[in-house]
Amino acid sequence: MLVAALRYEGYEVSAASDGAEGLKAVRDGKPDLIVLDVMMPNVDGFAMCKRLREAGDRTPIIFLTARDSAKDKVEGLTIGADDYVQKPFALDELVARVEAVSRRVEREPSASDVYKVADLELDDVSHRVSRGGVEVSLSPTEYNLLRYLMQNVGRVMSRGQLLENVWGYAPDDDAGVVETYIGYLRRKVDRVEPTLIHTIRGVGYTLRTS
Amino acid sequence: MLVAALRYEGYEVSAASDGAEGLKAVRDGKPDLIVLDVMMPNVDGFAMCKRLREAGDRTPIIFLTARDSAKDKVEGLTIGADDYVQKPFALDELVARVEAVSRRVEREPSASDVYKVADLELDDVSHRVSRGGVEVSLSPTEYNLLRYLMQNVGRVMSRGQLLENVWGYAPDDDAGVVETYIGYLRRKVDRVEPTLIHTIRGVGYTLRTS
DNA sequence: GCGGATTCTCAGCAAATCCTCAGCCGACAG
DNA sequence: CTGTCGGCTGAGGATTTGCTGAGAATCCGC
Repeated sequence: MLVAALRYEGYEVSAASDGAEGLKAVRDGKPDLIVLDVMMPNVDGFAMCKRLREAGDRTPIIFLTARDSAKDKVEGLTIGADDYVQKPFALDELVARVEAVSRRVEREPSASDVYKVADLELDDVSHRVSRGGVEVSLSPTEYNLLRYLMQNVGRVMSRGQLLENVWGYAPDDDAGVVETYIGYLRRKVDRVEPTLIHTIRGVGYTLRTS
Repeated sequence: MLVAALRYEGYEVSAASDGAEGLKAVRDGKPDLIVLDVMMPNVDGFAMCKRLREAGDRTPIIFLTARDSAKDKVEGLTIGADDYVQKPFALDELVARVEAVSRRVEREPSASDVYKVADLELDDVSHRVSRGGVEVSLSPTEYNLLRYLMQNVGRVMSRGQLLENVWGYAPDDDAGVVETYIGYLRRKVDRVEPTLIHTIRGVGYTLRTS
């Protein structure tokens, strides 16, 4: 019903039936806005929101909640939601909030979507990457990996974290993909001194200057 | 029940059934917050809290206590707890306190776990070690050993404890590994005066200033 | 469909790391 | 002073870890 209503309003909509599927859909679809039911099988709405925010995703989120205690409201907003609608709700109300949030977000200068480390730059809006002013072309996975590393400058990320947050895999079903892609990135983006991608043997990888 | 309730709230939860197990779980799992029952077999809640704080661990702790005397309350808070909940308690109340504490902690700048002893520094997030400002490169085992010693500054650690906590071996199947690695550390990190790693003959090793 | 781009697996290689061991040295007791 | 014992160190072999290239499978735009 929601999908139909929002489509009717002119939005492009895709739906997922639980939290896990939702996370995948967000990673793949890069929506402009997420409407999230708190109660979902697998990964509930709050958890999903938290996971997204921790992974550096800033897509606006509107919660649908049956509960109405102030506590839930507060929690929802503190973990990074933008608005919430209590069930049962009128379709009109949801649509209004969706519009309000998109308008607010659109107006904000989408600054801070550009990451810089030394002479390496990644602009998430124009989806461009350059090293020392020279533009570099990356495949989708290469791009996501680099962005995740840049969002966590100076922090050592384990293969498990990378698999989980960049690939959406379980943290332990590796088979050397991470190594391969780190290799790709190094060749495309890290051929000049000082090198930025560092291997921490036995632990993982980190992106930093010195 | 607690585990289920907190999971439902979106938290990632793991449980331990006594103090000893709890200590191990904290070391392995690096939780964002600990809920600690005062009355536990093996190592009670106060003791566990004390041990963690002495080891330099600053993870927020909420106590569950059946006792309600002012003394206990005071003791709990003075040894480094962040909050406490008296039994019997409503699940909602615990959840609220957990949320309150995490929110408070989250707002603080993510004080990355840095251990310092004299001019020796170890940053666990960036996985860097330096002595007198000069960065030093350590192998995984060297790093783990040094971190363990730094978490227990001033305390003498036996070979058995080191084997157990750094290597995960049985405390008695030594063959001189510890000596070898202490040697490595001394060469890499302790070449300058004043020396920090001291041998206590017949007992073990300790890391301290004097 | 077709063809190039992309993703992922895998095996060989090189290097770092781990651990054992034997010889040496110094502390300590008698 | 001397013997014994605990601890230190260097050498080296075994093992682990990470890097790379090649290639199969898959995706995607045309």
